[in-house]
Amino acid sequence: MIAPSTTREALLEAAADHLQRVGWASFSFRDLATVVGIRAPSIHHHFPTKGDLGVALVAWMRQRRATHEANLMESFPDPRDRLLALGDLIADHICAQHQSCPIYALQAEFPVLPEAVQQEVSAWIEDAISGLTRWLTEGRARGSLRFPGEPADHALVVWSVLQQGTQLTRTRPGTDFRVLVRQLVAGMTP
Amino acid sequence: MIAPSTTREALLEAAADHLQRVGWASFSFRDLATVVGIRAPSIHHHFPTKGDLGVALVAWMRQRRATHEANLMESFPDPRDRLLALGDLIADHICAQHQSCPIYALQAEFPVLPEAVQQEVSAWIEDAISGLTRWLTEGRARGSLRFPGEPADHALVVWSVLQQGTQLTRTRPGTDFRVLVRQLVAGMTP
DNA sequence: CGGACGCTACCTATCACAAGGTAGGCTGCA
DNA sequence: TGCAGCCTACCTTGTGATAGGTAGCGTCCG
Repeated sequence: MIAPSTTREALLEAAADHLQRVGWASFSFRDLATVVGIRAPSIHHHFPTKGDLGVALVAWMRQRRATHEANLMESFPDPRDRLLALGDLIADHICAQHQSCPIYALQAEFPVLPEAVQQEVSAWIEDAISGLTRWLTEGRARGSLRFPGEPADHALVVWSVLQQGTQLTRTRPGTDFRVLVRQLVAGMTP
Repeated sequence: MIAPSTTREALLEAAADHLQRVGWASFSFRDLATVVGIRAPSIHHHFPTKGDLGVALVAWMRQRRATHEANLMESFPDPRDRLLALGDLIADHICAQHQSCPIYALQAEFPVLPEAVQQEVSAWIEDAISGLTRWLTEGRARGSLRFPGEPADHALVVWSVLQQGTQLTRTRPGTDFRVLVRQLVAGMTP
């Protein structure tokens, strides 16, 4: 929050990376320590418990997600273009390395997460879905997006595809995330 | 495959249950043993390694999925009704207990799974997606389903919503899986 | 000036525990 | 007799976490 320690950020980066690859339960402080270049117990200096690290990690990712959302809204006035651009962003950052959204892993292992981490994950999801809801509302008003029912309900559909789609690129070789997003958007084009 | 030992099936049931709740890495032979009522090392008699158990588990789930698909095709001649019925089936069997699809967890932890389990998981996914592709093809021919592009591409969209939707019911309290499926189908109604 | 003080960042050593897996023995049914 | 099914006892490895200590940096008072 205050002091942006380099080691601290390196630990968060490493944790995010491991989370995407092997999930929450399968990475240890030793794994992170090896990557960062310090000894495992030293991590406790930055994050007293693994739960504390988890909370900091998701809070950090919430911040980054908000930044990405703001950037996309500035660069793409039309919500339809914006959705496609988000698809490209995810394809480049996640699918290119055959990883998945870190939040995906945290959802799969939800009950084993410390309660504070669970709350932060739920908050991330709420952020993302309410962001998409605004995009859909705007797109319908502009006439560039068409879908039945309420924007809030359809946002769940859109979000589900984006979330599960990242996973498909690694469990189903040959799947193209961009094609998936375009198929989704095609179904919402007037 | 051959001898349907009661204990063996009880172990598979317990494994599926734990998988849905805590994921692959976070359940142990001891956990299963406690549920089934035998000692942990005795499990090795039925499944030499955890990987063997994983393979048997996913193979078993592939079989069950195929049975469910066959039942739905018999009971619901129209693919649109069939999709809604599948949604109800999932809502009753999974979301009601705030669990998620066992396959969801296996995807999230894909790289830590034994290779044989990975292959079986990929096969499960392929089964499901090709099944949905057939439904969509049939629905379009019958005129009860409308969607852009190829059935095989849109099947990925449908499958993603079903997969991620089960997760939403436990990470986002208040989410109704049936509403999500209806929103999805509404977008594919002529 | 200078040294006592306290801070951050890291170390080594060690803990208690749980993981998957193995060895070998008992029991009861075909 | 033979073997499937289960047991107890044990092994190795790896886990999150704690205790206690050290090096280096800045600060502030006498």
